[in-house]
Amino acid sequence: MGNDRVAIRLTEVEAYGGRSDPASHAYGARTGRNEPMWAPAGTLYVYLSYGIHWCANIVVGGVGEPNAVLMRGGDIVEGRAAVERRRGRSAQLTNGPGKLGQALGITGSASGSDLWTGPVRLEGPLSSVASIERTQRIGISKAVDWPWRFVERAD
DNA sequence: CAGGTGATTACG
DNA sequence: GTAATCACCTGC
Repeated sequence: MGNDRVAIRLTEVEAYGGRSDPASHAYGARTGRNEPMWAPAGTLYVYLSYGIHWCANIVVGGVGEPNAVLMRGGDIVEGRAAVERRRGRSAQLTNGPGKLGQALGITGSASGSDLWTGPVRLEGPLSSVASIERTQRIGISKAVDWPWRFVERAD
């Protein structure tokens, strides 16, 4: 019964939202699932992808603007054993939104929670902007050319 | 490369 | 009610 705490340093994210992002869950109707996207910045938005994967977003931006940042990948800083317990002993444990959600033990019940006080928390510090590479988003079928994916440069 | 998986959405 | 879509992962 060790410590269940898992800490991951984000190295890959994608932005979704804006008033007219066809790939965003906030594009079109405001529904039960995407409701947390309209919550204040610093809220967690979780959705089930392809019936299997829990993917987690950080709500950002101004009040009433449904913008979110999808957490796509990171490095395990703490709790590797706990992650392997959940994910198995794969070589690539946290390189993908579904894997990341599983590694962190996130499910839909955490959607809408506060990232400062809730079960999933965001902490600093941020990396230097100079080490961030910008590319197209992955795994979507609309607005595929929008360069809204941000990855830490390998080196 | 293909298939699994089920919530969610649009339509009527 | 039904059907289509999906911000993905794993194992051939």
